[in-house]
Order: sequence, then structure tokens, then C-alpha cells
Amino acid sequence: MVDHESRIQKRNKDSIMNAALEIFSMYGFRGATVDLIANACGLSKPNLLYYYQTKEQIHIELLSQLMDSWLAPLREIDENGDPFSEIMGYVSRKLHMSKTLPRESRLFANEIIQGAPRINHVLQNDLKTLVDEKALVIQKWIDEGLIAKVHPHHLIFSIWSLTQHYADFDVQVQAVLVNEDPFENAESYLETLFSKLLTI
Amino acid sequence: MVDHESRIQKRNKDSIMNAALEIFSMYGFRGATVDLIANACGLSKPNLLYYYQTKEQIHIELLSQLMDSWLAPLREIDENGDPFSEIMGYVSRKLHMSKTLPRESRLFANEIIQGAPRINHVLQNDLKTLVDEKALVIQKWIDEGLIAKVHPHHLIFSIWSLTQHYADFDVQVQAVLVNEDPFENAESYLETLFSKLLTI
DNA sequence: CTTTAGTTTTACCAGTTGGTAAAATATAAA
DNA sequence: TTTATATTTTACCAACTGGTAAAACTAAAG
Repeated sequence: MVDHESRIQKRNKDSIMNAALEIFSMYGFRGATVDLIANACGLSKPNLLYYYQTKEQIHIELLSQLMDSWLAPLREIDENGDPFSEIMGYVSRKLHMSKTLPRESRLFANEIIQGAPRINHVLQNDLKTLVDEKALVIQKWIDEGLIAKVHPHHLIFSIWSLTQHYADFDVQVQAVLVNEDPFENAESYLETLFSKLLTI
Repeated sequence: MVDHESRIQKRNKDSIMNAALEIFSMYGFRGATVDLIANACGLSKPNLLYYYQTKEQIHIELLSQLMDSWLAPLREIDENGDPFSEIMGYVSRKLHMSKTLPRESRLFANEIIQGAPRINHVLQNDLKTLVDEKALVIQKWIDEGLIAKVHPHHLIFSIWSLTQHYADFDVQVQAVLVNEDPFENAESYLETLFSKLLTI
């Protein structure tokens, strides 16, 4: 009971993180309340605070638990692979994450739109390092004449914005595409877009 | 004094709307407080509530005041103009709005990410109608062989996401591009992207 | 200058917020 | 079964929340 979590602890912590994801992704940090999270996972507020001492701690814990898996698709880009399939694979993985993990996408979107007060340092260190590294790989591919000349950083931004849009702005997309599955046509639209963009 | 606002009324209402934009765009509806808005415009809370009766009224008023100007760039697309310059003009106008009106962009982003509870009907009526109308124009251009075959709705979504990204996710973009003006390269990047996408 | 209407402040309220203390209960080890 | 530990509940608190009432002040019309 000293160096590992009990079954109860694991179950409750997982349940709290799931509820926190639900609430924080819907309302942002300031708009979320501990009571809302507690209700969402069926615990009393003091019981929840027995596992995580403050609202901010829950939020930080949640963000850092998700950060790695959020950046994983970018990490997977292999400089020794085929440039086209590497980039298209990244687009495809990001789009798939928007489809299967929309709450996570909105959690990060809320945090960043609201100024990222709790993950600014992660953006400036881990994220910047990773992006700069992959931008160099893209630049190398350009220099080798394997893909068209595009601004590497903006290429990455455009992949983020285009794929995450379907999760973050889901309500708007759904309002316009009433009886259509957005992701069905998004996949082929983005394939065309990046294919044309990167072809020399 | 009956059918027009006094100078004091106009000054205070404008000042409140400006402060409300500042606060709501930073924290979303639930995260914003009347006190924060009141402090931001140097009025006492009861004084502010003398001009707008509730927090929700301020928010709704703000959103509806901005909605028209927010959709204006799309409205300007002229079906009788040159398809390329019409679409590139739209991209350019949207990007310019992200640069000059980032708070407005984040206000809408916050509202939509959080489920658009207060403007869902606008999305489903005004926005959908306008988008469908312009999608038809784009489809016409495609049918006439003037631009490449792309999914019109997704083309519009991609213009939204790519341009608004620079306002909404500004903190993230700045974290990566530390000493660079994002908009300088964004303009030419997006020009290249849409040019390649739409060329047959 | 006085009256009236418009504006601002002061004092307040009930409900919510993040969080705590301590008692009560459940679990598991000896 | 006893004991120690882990978990949950109850009762609470000070600060903040959206909002109100009414008094005090200001500006403008007659």
C-alpha cells in the first residue's frame, strides 16, 4: 500500500480524470467547477479533493497526462521514411485523433485560446523543440527536392489547424453539414489539399 | 433624450462592450465575471448593470453586434468575379481580421468550442444559409471548369481554420516562432496553398 | 433657480465557489 | 478479532458570484 495504488485509488483517480476532461474541455479552467467535476464522476467534492488537493492540480495533472499522447503523432514522423507518406500519415493520425478524442482536442484548445497560463512553459520547451526538429526534417526533404518548397513551420501549423478544426469547432461544422459525417469528406479533402501542396 | 442615446450612454456602452470583449474572449462565458468586466472599463458593477441588466445580455449583445462583421468577408464573395481572386480575396480578408481583430476571433472560438449555447440558432440559420449559398457559387465555378474540383463546404472550413488559427492559437504559434512575425509568412504560405489547391 | 430625468454610489443579499476539519465508515493486516 | 489505515461523509467557512434597492449625486430643460 506504500509504493502502489490500491484498486480503489486507481478507479477513483481514473474516474476523476475522465470527469475532469469532460468538464474542463467544455468550460475551460475558470468556467469549470470542482462541484461539476465531482458530480460528473459521482463523488462528493471533499472526496474528490482527497485524491487531488486543488482544482488547479487536477487541471495540470490532466494536461500533462495527455500532452505526450497529443504530441505523439508528430514524433512519429520519420526522417528516413518517404516524405509524402510521412506527412500524409501525420495528417491522417491527427485527423483520427480529432475524430476519436475530441474532448482532448477541446481541452488543449481552451487552454491555448485562454492564453495557456498553465502550459506555456511546455509550449516554449518541449513543443518548440519538437516542432523545430521536425521542421528541419521537412526542410531537408525540400532541399533534397523530394517535396515542394513550403514554409515548414507553417506547414505544421496548417496540419494542426485543419485537423483539429473538426473537433474544436464541431458544433459549427455540424450546423452547416446537417446530415453529413464531416470526417468522411474531410479525409479525402485534406489528402487532396496536402498532396497538391507538396507535389513539386 | 427619448429616441437617441446621450453622449454618456454611448461612451459607457461602448466602453462596456470593449471590456466585455476583452474578458469574454479571454475566459469564455462561464469563466468571465461581471466584476472583471466592470473593473476593465472602470465602472462599478451596479453602474455597469444599469446599462446591461445581466451578464448573459452583455454576452449576447456583444456576439450579435460582431456577428455581421464576422461574416462580412464571406458575404463579399461575388459569383460574377474571377473565382481565383474572389477566393484569395476571402482568404486575405479573413487573415487580416485574425491579425487586427484577434479578440473577436477568440470570442467566437470560445463560444463555439464550448458548444455555442447562445448562438447555435445563428449557426443553424444565418451561417448555414450563407455558407450553403457560397458553396453553390463555388460548385458553379467547379462545374464551369474555372477551379479544381474540391468539396465546397470543406474548402470554406479550411479557410476558416487556417486563418483563424493565427488569432485563436496565437500563444502556441508565438511559442514556436519566437522572433518571427507569424502573419508575414502566413500570408504567402496560404496564398501558395490555395493557389495550388484550386489550380486545375 | 428649480424641477425632472439620468447617472452613480453605497449597502446589501442569497447562492456558489474552492477548500478544510473532523467524525464516521469501510478495508485490510496481524 | 483487533488494530491500524484508507476512504467517505457531514458540517462548515471565507471569498466570490450575479444581481437588487434605494439613496445620493449630476446634468439639462424650463
